[in-house]
Amino acid sequence: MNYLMQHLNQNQQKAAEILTGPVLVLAGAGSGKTRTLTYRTANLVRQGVNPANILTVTFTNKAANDMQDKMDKLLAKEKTKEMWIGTFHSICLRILRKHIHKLNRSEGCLIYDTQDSHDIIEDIIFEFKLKEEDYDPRLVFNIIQKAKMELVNPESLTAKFAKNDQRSRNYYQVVEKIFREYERVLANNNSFDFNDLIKKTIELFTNNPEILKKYQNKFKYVQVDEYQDVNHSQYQITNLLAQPENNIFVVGDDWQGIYAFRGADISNILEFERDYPEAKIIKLERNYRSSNNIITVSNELIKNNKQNKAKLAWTDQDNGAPIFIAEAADPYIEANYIAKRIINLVNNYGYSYNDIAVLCRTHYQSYYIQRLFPKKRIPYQVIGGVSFFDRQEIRYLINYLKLIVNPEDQLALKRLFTIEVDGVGDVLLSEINKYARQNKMELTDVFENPTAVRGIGKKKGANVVEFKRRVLDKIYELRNRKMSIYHKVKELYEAIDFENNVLANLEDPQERVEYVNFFFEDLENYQKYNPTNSLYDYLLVNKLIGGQDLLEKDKKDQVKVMTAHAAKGLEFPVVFIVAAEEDVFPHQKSLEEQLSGQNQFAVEEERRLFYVAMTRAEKILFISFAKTKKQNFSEQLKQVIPSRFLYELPKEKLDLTKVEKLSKTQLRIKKDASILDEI
DNA sequence: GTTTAAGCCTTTTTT
DNA sequence: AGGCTTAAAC
Repeated sequence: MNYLMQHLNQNQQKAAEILTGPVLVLAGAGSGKTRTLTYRTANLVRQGVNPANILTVTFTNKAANDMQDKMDKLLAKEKTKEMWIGTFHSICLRILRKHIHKLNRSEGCLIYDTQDSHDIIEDIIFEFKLKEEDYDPRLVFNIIQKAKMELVNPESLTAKFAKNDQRSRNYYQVVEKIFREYERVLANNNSFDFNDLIKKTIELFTNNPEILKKYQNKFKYVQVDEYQDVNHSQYQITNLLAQPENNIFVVGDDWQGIYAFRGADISNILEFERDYPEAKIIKLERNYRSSNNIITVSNELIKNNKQNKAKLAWTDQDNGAPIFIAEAADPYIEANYIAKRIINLVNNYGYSYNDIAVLCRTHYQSYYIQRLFPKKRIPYQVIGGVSFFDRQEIRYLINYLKLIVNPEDQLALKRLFTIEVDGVGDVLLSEINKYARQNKMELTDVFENPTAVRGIGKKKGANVVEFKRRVLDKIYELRNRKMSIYHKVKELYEAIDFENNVLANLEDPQERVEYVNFFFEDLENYQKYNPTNSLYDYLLVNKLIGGQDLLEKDKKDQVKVMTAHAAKGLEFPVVFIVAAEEDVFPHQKSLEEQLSGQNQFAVEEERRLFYVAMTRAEKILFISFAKTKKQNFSEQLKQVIPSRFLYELPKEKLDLTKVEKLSKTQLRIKKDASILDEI
């Protein structure tokens, strides 16, 4: 037998040994999905497939890196580096960069994130003199993003999305205009948004069959992990690339589909056989991760969903500890209870902080934890939330860098302008733009003589000229200088005196200086490990970095605090799920969506999310909720209803306790079978 | 009277 | 940290 296969169980082997044709591996949490995918890839190479012919799509960059590392151990490194492993976004970006001139873009083309896109849409609505009450930028943004994910162009937006009444048609016709303008602005600013990375790659392929053919020829073997969370455009690109031989190997778990809000469609996995009637289906049902109790209980929960493919999940592990469910009198007591349990696990049961994760439905729910843990001297790291690169001062600084790389980026220019020039906001900026357009001038020329613009007097005018000299001229100068990334950014930073001109005006400047120093450290590191890469490469890469990637960077002994979404694909010996309450988990929005008929499966998705959270645990699972919370706008307390999901768990596997405050430092934790009695 | 800056309240999930 | 209201500035 092939020695690689000794590391797999019977069904995993079966999957890993099918080298050609369409294959669906339907696999439960902790059943060795990624392991099977990795060994299958190694097997392909051992059977003589050229690694350069293999494309593997993972859900996060972290998963891609993990897999690359594993490959390097299984195979010789010179073989593995020819393989393409990455997220849909990073892989499409890699393709787009090679053909950028075919896409109405040029070198220096950067990626706009959600906030950038949102700002542009707001500007358009303002320029079109539409009322924000009638055209909520958030809603318009969602429609446009949804259209892009479903590969709908502006011209067919109304036909595809509008209902049959006149009001709806009128609304969508306006959105269509905004969409068109949005696309024009993106092209004009030489930028793509997130969804463009996928959509434009598909356009590249459909408009240039010879290019598509080249990639189909290259990627003779296409593999996709976490297939349940693939959206329509990603599904399309997978199918396109797999043709004509359809060596397509997808791995996923319909029970864990949690990204419908991002366009993911679990029917892709449920109906794989419809797309590929000759597909082989293999189920991995044996769980290696969790104790028997955790599996039994989470199975009972997920059974309540109708949208399920038949699948089992079993293990030969011991029952282990029961699932601990705790009712706390309020959120502070809940946090105290968690802290107490953590300290006990670390001091008396041999766990380290690193083994423990606290999972919540929304970032906001970690607020109480973040206030308490420092006091209890529990080291912790928040994953996701406001990530490092999203911090205000870092975003500000990156705007300067974007403008060095991409002179077309009017959004970056606009932001610099409002950051740096005192007394100028949206209205004056719009005047400046209008003036430039009417006189067919470049913005930078208007900045030379700004008092010609209506609304800009002597004082503001002087500010504008000073800004042009000090900042813009420096940026233009640096654009053409050949020097290391680190030195380029450092020179800019000092020349414009970022510290005194920008940081000093923000809250907590001292803290922000520290973060900027981290940024320089990161930059220096990047340069060290990627000596040939440019500032452009750096800006692109840090756009696609997600929450989990920061786990890689420091493997300190800290409790990890994150949302259930961010925990996808991870595992921890001990897991705490907090705020298991109606309106939080399941989230209020999902209940509304379900009630209004907008999305009849909204609560099912919340249940899958709860399932994902539970199945991250290997040995011990704690779930808690607070009995009372502060009512909005007042000090009044409101009664909280425990999550419906708790009532769906088999009682005999649960350990129910009630937590109350005895004194300032003392908690009373008492068994109480009645906490889930009333609904 | 128009624009900007400052202050208070609530927070879905993300590449 | 963003969104909305109100105070200050031009």
